[in-house]
Amino acid sequence: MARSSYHHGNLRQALVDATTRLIEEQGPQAFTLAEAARLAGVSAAAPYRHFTGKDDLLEEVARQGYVEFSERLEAAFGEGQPSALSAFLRMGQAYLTFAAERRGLYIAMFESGISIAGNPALAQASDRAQSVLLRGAEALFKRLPADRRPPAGMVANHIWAMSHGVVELFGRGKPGGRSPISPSDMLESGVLIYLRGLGVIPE
Amino acid sequence: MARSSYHHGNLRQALVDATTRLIEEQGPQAFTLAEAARLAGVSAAAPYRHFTGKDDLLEEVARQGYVEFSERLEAAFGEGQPSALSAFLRMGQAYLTFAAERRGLYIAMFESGISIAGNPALAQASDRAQSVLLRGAEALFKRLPADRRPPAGMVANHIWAMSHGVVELFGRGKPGGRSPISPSDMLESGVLIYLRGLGVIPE
DNA sequence: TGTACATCAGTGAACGCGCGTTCACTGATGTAC
DNA sequence: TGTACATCAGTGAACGCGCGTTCACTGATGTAC
Repeated sequence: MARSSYHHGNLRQALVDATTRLIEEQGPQAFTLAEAARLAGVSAAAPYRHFTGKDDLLEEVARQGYVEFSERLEAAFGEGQPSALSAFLRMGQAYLTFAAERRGLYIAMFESGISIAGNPALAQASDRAQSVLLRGAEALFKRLPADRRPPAGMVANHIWAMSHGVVELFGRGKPGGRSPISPSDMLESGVLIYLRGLGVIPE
Repeated sequence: MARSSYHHGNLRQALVDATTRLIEEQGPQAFTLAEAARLAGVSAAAPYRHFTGKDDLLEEVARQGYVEFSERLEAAFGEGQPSALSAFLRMGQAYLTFAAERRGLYIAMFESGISIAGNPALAQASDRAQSVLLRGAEALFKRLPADRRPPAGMVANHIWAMSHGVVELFGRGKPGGRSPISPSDMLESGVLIYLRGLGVIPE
């Protein structure tokens, strides 16, 4: 954080990290360019050497978020061992872990009101995350007879929706704050019930 | 909106409505006391006759949101006719309809960063919504043998999570914007699969 | 019905603040020769 | 190896802006008699 030379060295990334921290600790409203610059130990004008403006920085935070998110989900699924099912559940837990450990990134990605469509690099990172989930779902059905395979896209969306819902509603104790069940258990039980409904898990 | 007399008549509610509209049309960031007062045709100081400050107004918006939300879910479930299952699915659709038609309220409730805990009236309204979902889930299991009844609280949370996730992720076309399936179909199919997994619906 | 007066719900001006952004600038770095 | 110079990444001062909130005020309303 202390900087001996006139040049920062890696201000671009330092601003991304500062933004992430701000959002994580005080919510998306707390992110201002001025405060991020302050955290990075730099004047308020400096960020304009690296970003076109406030939105540009926030979108870069989200983009990096999607990249790390994808990596974690991919790593969790791995080769689908020992079974596609267990790997899929592992991916669900990785989803929650990411939302908890990289809360600032998660909020930037899903709750900061950024527009994905207008930023190609961001859109690409978001697509990658989506396709990881999709491949996970496809793997689940590999061993099912072709006529009993549900559409993987739909399943990926269902699972994503439930994961996101669990994070948003119960991850930080909003309505069900007093819920006796942990977000992790809630997601796992929900996914298991859902997959049983699909016939992927025997009764 | 035009006001002939010095006194507004119903400024409190007018401010709530203006806030809802602001959020609906431009997102939660667009809500400022000054702008809400402007929309209500009143000076920037007037809101302080009715609210202690910005947060107080926003929390009242959310509170009214929870009330209407509860009413709609209750009305949709009704007496659980013709079957608890169809009434439950109707409630799911009412969830989506509320999120779409009263988007400003929905955002105030779930995405504006308000703190429910510090406001008793708000907490009560939020509790009511939760209990409506809970009663819906309980009704689903009435006819199941007692030893096959899943915990209704868990089920209500799962359904809520999936509903919320569908709204947030696909309701306004974020990641799966190009998804060929409507939010309504996505929620219904997800809930049906889930309920089949619970054994509430025969194969 | 009329009047005096307390109460209430507004006004408008003012405040301090922090923000996003621009600009001319300057110190540091790296490269050509 | 040394030097000249272009490029780059910072500075700091300034701007206009809109915000949340406070304050003394005033016009409208409602009530007691």
